[in-house]
Amino acid sequence: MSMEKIVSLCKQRGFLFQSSEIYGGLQGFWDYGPLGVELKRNVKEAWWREMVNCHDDMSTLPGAPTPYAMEGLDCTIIMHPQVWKCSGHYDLFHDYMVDCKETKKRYRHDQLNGRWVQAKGRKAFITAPAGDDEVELIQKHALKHFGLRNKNIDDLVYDGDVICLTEVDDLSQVVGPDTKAIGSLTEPREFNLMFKTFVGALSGEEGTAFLRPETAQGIFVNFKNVLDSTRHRLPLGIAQIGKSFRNEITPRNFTFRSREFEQMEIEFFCHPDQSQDWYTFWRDRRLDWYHTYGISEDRLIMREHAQDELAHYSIGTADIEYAFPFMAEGEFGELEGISHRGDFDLRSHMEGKLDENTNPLELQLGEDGKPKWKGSGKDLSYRDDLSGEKYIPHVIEPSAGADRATLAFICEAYHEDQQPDENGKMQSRTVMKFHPRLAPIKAAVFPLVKKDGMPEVAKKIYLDLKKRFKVFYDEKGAVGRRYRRQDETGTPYCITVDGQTLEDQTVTIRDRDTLQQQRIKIEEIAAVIQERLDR
RNA sequence: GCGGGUGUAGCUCAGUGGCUAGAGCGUCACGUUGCCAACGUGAAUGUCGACGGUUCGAAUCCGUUCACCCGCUCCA
Repeated sequence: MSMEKIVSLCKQRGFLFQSSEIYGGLQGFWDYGPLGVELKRNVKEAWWREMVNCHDDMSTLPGAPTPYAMEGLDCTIIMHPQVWKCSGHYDLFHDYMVDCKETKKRYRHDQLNGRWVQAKGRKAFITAPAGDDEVELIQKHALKHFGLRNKNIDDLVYDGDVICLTEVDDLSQVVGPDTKAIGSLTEPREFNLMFKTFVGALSGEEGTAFLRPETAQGIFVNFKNVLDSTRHRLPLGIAQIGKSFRNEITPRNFTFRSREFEQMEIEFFCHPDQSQDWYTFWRDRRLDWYHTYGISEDRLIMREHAQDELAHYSIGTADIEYAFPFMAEGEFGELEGISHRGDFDLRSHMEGKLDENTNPLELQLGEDGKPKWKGSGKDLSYRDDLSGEKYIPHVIEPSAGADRATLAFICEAYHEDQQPDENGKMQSRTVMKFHPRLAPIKAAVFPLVKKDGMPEVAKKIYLDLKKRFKVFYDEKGAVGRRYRRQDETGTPYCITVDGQTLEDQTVTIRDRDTLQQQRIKIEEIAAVIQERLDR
């Protein structure tokens, strides 16, 4: 399955366009066309419907420890700047990078260590990637730089201990980690992964704010509000769908890595003792969701992160990954991450930014020994009225990308098959086999021919159906051609008015995948479509 | 950010310094047909990615830039 064909169909049929295309496009930004917007709305609606509105909070779902409540939320894109300091995004997303002009490699400024070394009457700051073996690496590298052999190791005179590159002001005296040349590193440049903007008329540090890089934090800071206003007991899930922004260095692969994207996130708050079970529950439930909507099992994998990839407080993180056609054989791209976040987020917003490398979690301190980022000071713990127990809930976070899911459904739907034409000769057909609930258009209505009163009947059926479903009317050209056009947009059902309709008030309903036609009464059409969408 | 490739009609692409820039598919109209990409006739559609340069003359050569694809790099 080639990605080019899928991209081409998306453009041609109106699923996806490049943003600002007439001006040459903008890297990492994509627009949804008439069909794309319907598809994406359906993806989000399917998620919201199953996770939130149709959630059964009276029963214990398969694999769940207990029943639980679900609520929705819609927060602003711009939030108080302190939110991002306590969440860790501010520190994490403000990387300074240096480039090596010789090797074209890029390093994080704070992840290169080095030492001042003198030899042969010269002095240089020799660097190596920070790590356990940095002292040996620096020594080896220094020998190379000064053109010395191992036996002359005593000629190297160290001036001071290993320090971070950030403490060196003059980069012209620095030797990059993968080169012999001195002064090949550029000045550190800031890579702002969060989009910056200004609140208020004055543009200065005072009013600096950020476009959210994830929707999750809006849920954490509103946790208490939702709890207080709904009278729910834990466990409670809070869901949100919304835009997020990340200034990706290399947007690539169609909409897969975009700078503006939409997330579908749940923060699930539960008792710490049950968090392991809930983690397992959500991991399996979310995987099933993709299967329900037609992603085949062999193109979807669950990848559990290894223990050393996890933050210390986390029991587990699993990615649901899809074999996108633009990825190499055997490689997968992330659709959704399900992580156990412990009480890291709520406590950080209470006490101040915690250090994720500590266990148990401790407040991260600045150079002055005070908290690096102050929290809100508000009590975000939960008191169980029945048991009287008071605790800070643990959080399970299933975080899905709406655009990535939509792209996966597009890729999965794309099929080329062989179907007979009117002479019985096999012709190739492009068909988008969307799950009927996701399909942008649910049904098309055709008069078999544009005469004998058929268009009039068909138009009336069309207008009736339009009140309940996204439907499409077409009377132009041969009916076979109209069927094929609907196949290409993924319309699951075609309703055709023919000669017999005028006699007995029946039409045919054609199935996109089997091409089978069934004769049904006009008054039953809506019910038949609804029944097929529901099953 | 680096290296390589690409950019011409809605889509796929041809066109290597010289007439008004082409094909297939698609789109539209009319006629004919009447259940799975029919046929005939006719029509519309291009800042040749953008900017600048060389030239009597540039889609074509040169420079810059933007976007996409591939490989590095990066990736909460």
